[in-house]
Amino acid sequence: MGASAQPKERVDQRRSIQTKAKILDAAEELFSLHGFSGTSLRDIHALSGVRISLCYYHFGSKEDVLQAVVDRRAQEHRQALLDSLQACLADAEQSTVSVEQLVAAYARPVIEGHLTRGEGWRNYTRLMAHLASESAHLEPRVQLNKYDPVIDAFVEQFRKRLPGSTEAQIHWGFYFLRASLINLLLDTQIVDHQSRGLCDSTDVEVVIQQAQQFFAAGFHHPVP
Amino acid sequence: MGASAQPKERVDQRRSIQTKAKILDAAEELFSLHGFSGTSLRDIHALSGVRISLCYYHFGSKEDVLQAVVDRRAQEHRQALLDSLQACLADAEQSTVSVEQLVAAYARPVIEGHLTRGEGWRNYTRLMAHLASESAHLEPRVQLNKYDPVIDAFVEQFRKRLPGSTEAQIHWGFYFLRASLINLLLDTQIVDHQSRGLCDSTDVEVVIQQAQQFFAAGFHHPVP
DNA sequence: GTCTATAATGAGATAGAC
DNA sequence: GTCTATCTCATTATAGAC
Repeated sequence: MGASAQPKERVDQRRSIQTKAKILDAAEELFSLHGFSGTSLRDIHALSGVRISLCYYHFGSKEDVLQAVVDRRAQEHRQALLDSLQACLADAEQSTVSVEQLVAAYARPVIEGHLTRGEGWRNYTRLMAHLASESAHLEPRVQLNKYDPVIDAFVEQFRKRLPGSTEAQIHWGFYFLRASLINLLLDTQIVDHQSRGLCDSTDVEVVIQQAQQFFAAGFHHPVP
Repeated sequence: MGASAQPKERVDQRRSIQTKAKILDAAEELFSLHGFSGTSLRDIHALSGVRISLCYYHFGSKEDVLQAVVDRRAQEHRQALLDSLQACLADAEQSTVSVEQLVAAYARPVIEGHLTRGEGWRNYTRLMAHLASESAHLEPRVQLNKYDPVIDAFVEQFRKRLPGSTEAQIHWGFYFLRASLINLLLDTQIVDHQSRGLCDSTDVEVVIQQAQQFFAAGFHHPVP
């Protein structure tokens, strides 16, 4: 089992990794565009060039391919969200962090992950948004990764800074924020169409700034 | 062709209508739950009891069934939204209608159509929400009904009452409202889960009230 | 209008040679 | 690890009897 004793094995291993990546890349794109039911292994083969039988060899089933697609980036994505929250809290003394900053701390990694980290991440985040409405029929067979701890961490910080709001108001507000960002990730360009092109849902800074202004104001509603 | 000359025809006609309705009811439910690709004509047969061949006889194809499902309620739904806007504007002198009232005028028919008009309407509105992310791959083959005039009418009224906001801010704000309501129609119960049951996304008045407070405050953001 | 039967194709999944 | 070949079943869709 020396390093140079089995060069063939290492070549095969490397090839295996490449093959898996090709499958996952194609599956990620197709699942995110057409959903799980709307994508066949034949489609994945057509886009990736990898034989269908290799999907079964490397993953086991179509559902296992989806699971692998999710698993590939889930942990890193969750960590990016938590890091953003930590960075926000560390920026100033914790007590001076505003609701505005919290909204941006949540929206920025979501939007930037979708628009500025390359095609793979764009497809992954679009898939996550798609699964938010399709997952009910895939679970519990497919174990979708849980973002619950991330959500809880953000809700906790909002609660700290909104002592005048009820628990329900905070949850509804953060839900409206989540729902709006999920919709943005679907790339349906509803706002672009609604505004006849005036609004550009692919302009990162504009999206974040509009969300920050609007949702921060929404959270502050009980004031008047 | 007298009224009593062909009783057989009228019986057949009535039966035809019933059969069509059975197909549309089942298709409406299944498409809204599992999407277009996720639903087969066999599924529709299993739920409705109507033979698959009759789907082809009455509609032509699976896509034509979807089209018929949409067409059955679209006009009435759009009119309900416009009526709600008119009723809101007529309530007081037009100039005194507040942004709060406008938000409710939009949210109420959407939420009530989903939660209080029976199973058929609940399935229809869920389907509309689902198609908002799936329609890109069905159009232009399936002509999804346009809600654009309804949207335009609401945007116009928001614009009148928010002279301090930019055109972009108004569009983004109304988009956030639309996206949040679309998400609610999907029945994923994200907010219920996020709040560990504290929030109930099936409580009509609570949903409308929370949306009204939050989004009205969001629209008023440029004040401070 | 409704039924049975079936065509024609696409789907997920597996076996075995290389 | 990869390939070819194939199995089995579900799918959309049609033809023709009643």
